[in-house]
Amino acid sequence: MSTPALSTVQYVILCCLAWRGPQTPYQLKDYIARVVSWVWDFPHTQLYTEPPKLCALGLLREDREEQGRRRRTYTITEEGLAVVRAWLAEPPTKAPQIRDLGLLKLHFSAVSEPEAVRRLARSQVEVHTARARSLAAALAESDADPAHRRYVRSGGRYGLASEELSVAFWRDVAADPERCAEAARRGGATVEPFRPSHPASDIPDG
Amino acid sequence: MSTPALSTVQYVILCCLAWRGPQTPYQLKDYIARVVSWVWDFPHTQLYTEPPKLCALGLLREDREEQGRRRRTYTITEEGLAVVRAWLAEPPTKAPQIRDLGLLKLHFSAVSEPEAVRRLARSQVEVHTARARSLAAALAESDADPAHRRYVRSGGRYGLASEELSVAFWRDVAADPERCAEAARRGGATVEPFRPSHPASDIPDG
DNA sequence: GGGTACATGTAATCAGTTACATGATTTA
DNA sequence: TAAATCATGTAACTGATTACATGTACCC
Repeated sequence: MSTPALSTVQYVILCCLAWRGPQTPYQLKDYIARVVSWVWDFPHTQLYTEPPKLCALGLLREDREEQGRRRRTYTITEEGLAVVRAWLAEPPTKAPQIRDLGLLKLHFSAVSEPEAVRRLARSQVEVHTARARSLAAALAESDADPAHRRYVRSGGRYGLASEELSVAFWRDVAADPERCAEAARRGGATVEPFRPSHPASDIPDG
Repeated sequence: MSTPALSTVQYVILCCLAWRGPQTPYQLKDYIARVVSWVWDFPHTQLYTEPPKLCALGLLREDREEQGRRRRTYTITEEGLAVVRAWLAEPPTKAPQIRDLGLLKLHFSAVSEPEAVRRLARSQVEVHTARARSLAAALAESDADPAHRRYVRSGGRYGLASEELSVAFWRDVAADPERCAEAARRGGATVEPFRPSHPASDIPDG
């Protein structure tokens, strides 16, 4: 048996409902935008189109308000919970993907002026600083109900470290694109990983 | 004027051709799979469907073999080069995206057994170790023509550091999921970024 | 009571993926 | 010359995104 393999977005929806109890699409949207989007983002419209499909598969149940906004509230079924557990238990088959226009543009920046590279780097410092801040904020809220959330903060700590690394890297590029390229060129066939030159964690607060 | 905004894949194709001279789809595939896919991956079929569209826009020129495989070789035009330069010069509008099933599953793993989490972590150690290795290999080749490649290695160094961080993180989780979750729980509202406990760079070679 | 922001959706489009299929070249 | 692998593509599908549209609640 087993359901015909769901999309990742569908699994995310199931997980959120398994995790936080019955929710409306809007509540899901809120949580996902704040907490999950760091690692898997998608537009809110899918939160309205996917749950009905999951209902048809018997993985969710829908209750609808009679009055006012006629909100739909979705609840995970036993069968849905089993699907979630099975999915979590199997190691991922697809490789992790990064889609980072900043890194992509840097890669091809040999045809750019150094000044353009510097602008790029500065914009990325902003972007990653903001990401670090919003992730930290989301994690701070996860203070409540510590037993249930177990690994949320564990992954969050990785996220913070990763954003910190990005900020340090782009600062380095912004400071001097040419020197930075030069440093990377040394060593011939062996390339050293980037190491922040300053002690970590000087990302300014809110 | 200006072209009607291209997809990122189309920009990647233009960049590769601006970068490395005339290429067939298969040559593009080879380079992208080895070097670019770390930051922006996509299936090879697009390398056959997109270039004709770019030709229609006047950004590429196509030459076709008369004999044998009748390969199509694409060359960037002056207009294409201008588009590339303009694209590189403007800072990215879209936020970077991570799509990592490992982190996603960890996030929701409160309903899993610790043993399942450990399996997950071990699989991710493998995945990121392999990524670090293939990235290092690709960068080693970029030894040739250092002037032209300028920033490739610079971004590559970031990539290596990032994979190293991932490996260290997942090793930590694999060693003891519970302790790791416990450590993340401390501190109440403030969450500390993950720091590798061992000195970096003990990823085994080949 | 009028404006603004919040909330809830639908429909069309399209980029990206999957699945398939065949031709050319190399190797045993 | 058969098998295996490398190389080149096509077509159908579908998940995801964009654009739109409207209703509800709150605030001044």
